Amino acid sequence: MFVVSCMTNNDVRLSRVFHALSDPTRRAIVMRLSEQEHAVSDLFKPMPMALPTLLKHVSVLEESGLVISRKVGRERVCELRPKAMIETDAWLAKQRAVCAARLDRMEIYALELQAREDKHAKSKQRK
Amino acid sequence: MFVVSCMTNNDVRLSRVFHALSDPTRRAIVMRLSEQEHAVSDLFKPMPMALPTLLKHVSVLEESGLVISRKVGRERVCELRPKAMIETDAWLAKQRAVCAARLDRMEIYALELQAREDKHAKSKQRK
DNA sequence: CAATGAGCTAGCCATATGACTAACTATTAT
DNA sequence: ATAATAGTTAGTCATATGGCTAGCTCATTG
Repeated sequence: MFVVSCMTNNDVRLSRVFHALSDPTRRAIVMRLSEQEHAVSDLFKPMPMALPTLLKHVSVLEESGLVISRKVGRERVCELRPKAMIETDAWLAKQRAVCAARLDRMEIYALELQAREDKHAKSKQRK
Repeated sequence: MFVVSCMTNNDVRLSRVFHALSDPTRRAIVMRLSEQEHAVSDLFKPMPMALPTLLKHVSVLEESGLVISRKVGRERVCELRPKAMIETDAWLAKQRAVCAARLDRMEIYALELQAREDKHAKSKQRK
């Protein structure tokens, strides 16, 4: 993932979140955490990879802001931060809104064209 | 981005879309295309990079399904495919929904605890 | 206190990614 | 026909990413 000096903070956050979600292992972690919080060892159990690999995935998720964790005794408990997902969703929603508005306008334009054609057809009929 | 044999098609699509959106240049392209379709040279104009670099970004967007393009004369016109964004949004929305349901249950649980404490307090008062 | 469990760190490796230049093809304008 | 425009392909490069092993620390259990 890319972080360049000219990027706004928001841009960097979005890049991090989308990058975090681009990996199936990390999405699986997010899915489990959306149900309930889990210790690292708990997340690790079903995963077909070495612990340090999973730990890196968890830290990518933390850096993205999607997950926060706290130390409880010798365990590290991970928890989802829904706010980060909501913010990301907002970006997608906005693009869709702009797009939808344009498509609506196109539909309206198409209807106008249609109406004009109908008018012509009627005037021909009248002849 | 990762594609492994055991991944479902849906998983692969999600990975591709999230990966595509993890780059600020590609998000900028998506934002422009959400307003209206554009030729490659048009997308290229404001970008501080070489043409082949931009072309690669466009092809990543195409492979993700977010964008489709067609050749018109010597130009290539790119257009957004909102369906892909909607499907991606659905994944995010689902995780949020599961999460929100759980948080609601927690809130209800907290309220129940509160209610029980209040009851105790009242019984103490009565004594 | 020794042994086990849970996690962290460092360092290695193969592959993927984003960016570039140079050279090429196909349309369109003069 | 020639020049200019719009894209395309091939090849190089530095860095990032996802994966691993080995060895470490720190809390808990026997």
